[in-house]
Amino acid sequence: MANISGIAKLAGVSVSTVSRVLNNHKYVSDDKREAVLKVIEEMNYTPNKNAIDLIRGETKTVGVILPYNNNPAFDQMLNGILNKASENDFSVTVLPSEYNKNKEIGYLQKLKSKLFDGIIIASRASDWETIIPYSNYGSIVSCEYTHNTEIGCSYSDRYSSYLDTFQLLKNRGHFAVAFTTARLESNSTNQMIDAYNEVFGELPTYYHISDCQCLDDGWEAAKKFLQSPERPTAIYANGDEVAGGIYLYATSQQVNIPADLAIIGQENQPTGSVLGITTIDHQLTKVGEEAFNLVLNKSREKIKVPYSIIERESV
Amino acid sequence: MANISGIAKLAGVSVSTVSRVLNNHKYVSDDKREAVLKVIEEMNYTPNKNAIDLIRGETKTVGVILPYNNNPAFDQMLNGILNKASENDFSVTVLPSEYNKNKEIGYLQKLKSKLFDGIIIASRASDWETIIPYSNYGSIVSCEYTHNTEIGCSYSDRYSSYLDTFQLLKNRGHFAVAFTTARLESNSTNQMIDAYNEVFGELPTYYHISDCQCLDDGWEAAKKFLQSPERPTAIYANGDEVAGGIYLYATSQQVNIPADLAIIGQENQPTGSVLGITTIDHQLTKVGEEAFNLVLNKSREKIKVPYSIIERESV
DNA sequence: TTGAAAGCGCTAACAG
DNA sequence: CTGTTAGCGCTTTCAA
Repeated sequence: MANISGIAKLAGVSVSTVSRVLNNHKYVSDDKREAVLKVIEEMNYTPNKNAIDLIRGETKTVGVILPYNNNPAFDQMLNGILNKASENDFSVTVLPSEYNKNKEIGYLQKLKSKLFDGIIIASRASDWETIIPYSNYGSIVSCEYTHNTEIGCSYSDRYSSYLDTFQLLKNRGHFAVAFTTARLESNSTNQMIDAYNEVFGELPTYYHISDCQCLDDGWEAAKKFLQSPERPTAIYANGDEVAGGIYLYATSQQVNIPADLAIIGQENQPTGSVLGITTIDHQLTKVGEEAFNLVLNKSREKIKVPYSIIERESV
Repeated sequence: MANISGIAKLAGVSVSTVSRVLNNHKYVSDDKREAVLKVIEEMNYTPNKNAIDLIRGETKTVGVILPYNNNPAFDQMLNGILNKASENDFSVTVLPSEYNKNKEIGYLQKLKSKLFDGIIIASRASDWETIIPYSNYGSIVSCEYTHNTEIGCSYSDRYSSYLDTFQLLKNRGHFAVAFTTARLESNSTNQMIDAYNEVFGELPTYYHISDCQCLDDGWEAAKKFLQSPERPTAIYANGDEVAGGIYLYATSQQVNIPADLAIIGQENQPTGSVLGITTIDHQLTKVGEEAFNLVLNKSREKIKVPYSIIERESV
């Protein structure tokens, strides 16, 4: 009998007393405590966590919805979350979505079914309208800004960041500037385009390529950019991996970096540092850490995490 | 009342009937099923998963013990696990250990406390003797080979792989070969040394540097290797990131790759492909996938995952 | 300081 | 086909 009443019986006490020693309550006489501890040891007993979670109504577990696991940016966030979760004795369950709305809803249902105390959304496909109702069942924290008061946010101010980057390029004499993004329908793509418009005016379609995730995508993007009607003198990539691909294609075509072409990446990833590519670090680890803190504190604050620019030799 | 008996009452049936429709049992009349479904819909009811897990004694969740999250090799394994877990409607909880034995034991306790159906150990600090007893409480699968019959294994035959690599180097005329490893006390470091001994004989201490994880570590290692009494003509790195650091330091010193120095990395990571570094791919994603299958099937098989060599321009 | 007993929300015999 | 009932293993009043 590997349950609490078995232990109680063997120790000659009631289940409540066993429960008390298990939970370090006071008002347990030393001798009974000893007796219980002894039996627990002998029987090699461990309490059933599901029973405890059921009663307590909380699991000390947070779910993290993220589109892709093998993606440096999301990995940084996850890493931040794991750091803080470990510190606070929380578990982290990874919820891969591939931007599939049904999967996202399925994960939110798990919040409702009391499996998680909260959910962190690294990135999403679903509308906020369909997400918000679930905030009744636990904290929902987003790693992207939203004005909805039901949702806590730990985010990077991407619009400002993009603005700064384009402005920097302009200040250095670049007027033909192209850029890549990850998903066409995403918020940050919109912000990128808005920032471009603000600094350079109308965006020629051939200066924007989306669906870039990895090195190869960067390579292909560079190929197209360098054949465009008006060849860009600078490219802003949506990640250092992509930037690396651009760098490689360019150099393979005897295009000199930065003399003929400036490149800026994002997120300060190894590939970028290898190639000496200037990068905008949105501090995604920090974003993840703050996101966890928000669910820990059941807070719905909006926390803006500062970004920083790391200048290297590609601009 | 957001529980099953509330639903039962409102639908005018017993809890068992509600339970039956919830679990798609047959032998429920269509009209009662309709009625129940209607109330569930109206009340926006979702069953409490903790109660279910408690009764069923299983959680459809697997824990993954891995030392570091932000490590390309472990990320590949995790990715494989997540792929298969998603397919099979399992959840994955990440258990970061930093090779801390206490943390590892803590995670195994969670298996015992019925939080997980199984645990996958990507890499470990604890001895098998202390781990094995926990296999009574759920499947434990290792991503490294062990002869213990209690433990399922999905692994890469590293000794063979290292042997092949050193042999390849030797065949190409390299006799002064150095290498890096991650942890001194690890199994794979031992296998690396054994393989070296087999191919080249005794290992000069200055041909082995451990504790290499990232690009910077590779850079520092290269610095030392290139100053060693007998400068190596080839270096085998324990990862493409480290290999990248070696490549960069070498080229920064006007050392020609591969003319003056051959470099081989591992795991086919982006940094390696950027720099054209030959690499040994241990198919870690596949290792993760097979590991998950083992816990799914409660199998204790030993599955050897084949490795492959990807030749590029660094040898 | 202790124990009895009433749940937490659900499943699964068992009886009808 | 349906309902009653006894749990799953634990926490927590309440009374003593």
